[in-house]
Amino acid sequence: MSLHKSRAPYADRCPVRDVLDRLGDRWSLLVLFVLEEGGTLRFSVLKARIDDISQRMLAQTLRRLEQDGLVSRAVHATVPPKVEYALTPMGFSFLKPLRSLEAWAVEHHEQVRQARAAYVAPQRAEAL
Amino acid sequence: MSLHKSRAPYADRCPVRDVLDRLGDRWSLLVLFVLEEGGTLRFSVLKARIDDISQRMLAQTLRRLEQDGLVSRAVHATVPPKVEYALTPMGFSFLKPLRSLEAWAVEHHEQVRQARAAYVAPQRAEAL
DNA sequence: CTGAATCCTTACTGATACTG
DNA sequence: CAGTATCAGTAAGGATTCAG
Repeated sequence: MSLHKSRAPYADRCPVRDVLDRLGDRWSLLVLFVLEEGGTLRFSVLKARIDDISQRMLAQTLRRLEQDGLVSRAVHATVPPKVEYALTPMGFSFLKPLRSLEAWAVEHHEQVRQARAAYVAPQRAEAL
Repeated sequence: MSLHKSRAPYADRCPVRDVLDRLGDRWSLLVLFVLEEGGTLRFSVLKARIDDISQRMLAQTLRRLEQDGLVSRAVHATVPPKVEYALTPMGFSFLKPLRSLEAWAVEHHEQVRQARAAYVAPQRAEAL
């Protein structure tokens, strides 16, 4: 997920990669979830709901989501300024596959946790 | 997703986060895809197929996938050593939601690309 | 062949301070 | 309120070298 800027040739032009390069970072999914739950939200509200995100990361994340067309940004020329964020139709449509992923995660979470707990570092190849 | 080690309180105990923290990195999905396509593969074959992955990252990725129970590792005590990797049943099951994500990505890839191309940096709040 | 260990470079992230 | 700019710490990724 997080993923880094440089992409590998193998991964190039892979839509899944392209998506995860953007949405697989630390905050994007969180923002999408919060926006789905909250509807249209102001910057400060988003900041308060996620609470441990920095101003910088929230702004950066929103910019990217907006740039990709998943989130809309509406500026109201008032004093004080008021900027509202919401999911676009494409943003909503993305939640569907995300739910599929979530379902798998919930379903297999315990199994994964157990696998991790039971895991022992492998022996060298010749030790067996 | 590359996602980073430290997780935020908000994200804690979120299965989706937990999954993406592991699988959202730069190589995990690639390895899963290659293993799905190739069946049981040796380390060197995986290395050759992905070709631009470093030895270090491949080993690390395989370790984590094995640890999470998505990939199995079979060591053959031969000379030279031979280690074979394959998807576990859970590994296969994960491909299903992954397909869902892939379908979305393929379907909306062009739309996202256009959104990016059309994007112009927003004005300051008061400029509007 | 299949890794592990080390070093080094790069990129992400958060804190802080500042602007419209 | 809603950001941007700068700075510094940390973590990820690659190259190289060595080992079982």
